[in-house]
Amino acid sequence: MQEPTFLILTALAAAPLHGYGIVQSVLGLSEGEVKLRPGTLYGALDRLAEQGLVEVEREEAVEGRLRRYYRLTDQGAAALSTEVRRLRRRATAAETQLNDRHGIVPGLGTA
Amino acid sequence: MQEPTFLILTALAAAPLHGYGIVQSVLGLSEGEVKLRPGTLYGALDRLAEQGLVEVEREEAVEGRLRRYYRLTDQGAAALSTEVRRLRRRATAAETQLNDRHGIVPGLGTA
DNA sequence: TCGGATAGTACGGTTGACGTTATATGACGT
DNA sequence: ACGTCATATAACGTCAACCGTACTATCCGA
Repeated sequence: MQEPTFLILTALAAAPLHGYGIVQSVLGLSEGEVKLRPGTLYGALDRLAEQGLVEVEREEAVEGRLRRYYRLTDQGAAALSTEVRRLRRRATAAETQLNDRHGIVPGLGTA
Repeated sequence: MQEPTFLILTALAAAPLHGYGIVQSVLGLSEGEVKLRPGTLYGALDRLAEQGLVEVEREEAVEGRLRRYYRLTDQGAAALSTEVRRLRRRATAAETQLNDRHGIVPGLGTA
């Protein structure tokens, strides 16, 4: 799972949002680092809906504009939790390896 | 940065390794989850070398077979550290959002 | 009136991972 | 002798996902 997808699921975890709301939420969650483009957002949303990780909660027409609200499914929440654990394991593994950097020089022992 | 790339950098963080050694290391680091295919591995290695995140340490000929050892550069170590911090922030953000799930029902207050 | 925020659709391009095949040698089993 | 597995790298083609941009449309503020 890539970052944009992960952040979209994260945004929907707390409450259902419509497309533009997701963009705002992700912007906040990523501390301004990730501003979703329409192509990324709606492409991911279609994909995630097909996979059953999100679903359309309702459609609203506000001032002639359509608002489609998406909700995280239980399956989506489970997938997100799994991904969180994976990220944590990866981060820990990398840190351990980095701590070995410039580590034990072979042949010099403790003399 | 995607998972295979991240794991390759992680594998090289502790010590230089050649291609096949990276495959074994990543297999261990990912608890058997990620088995790198040649296409993924050498493609990533070429890309990372171009970006200056890894470099060829030395080439060895063992029994007629070439062994090319790759080393993580300082720039590569920095990139990996940055990515570790990012993963940790993403994991924390997602967990916070998940904790709000089935959260406060609007309109019911504390009555 | 022009720009920016809101809201979604459509389309083409690029990147990076994926899968498979090819090449080559040594070890091991049958 | 032959097949298979492990080691080791190269070289394809394919696909998923993200990216950028343009388009449509409405409302608001400068």
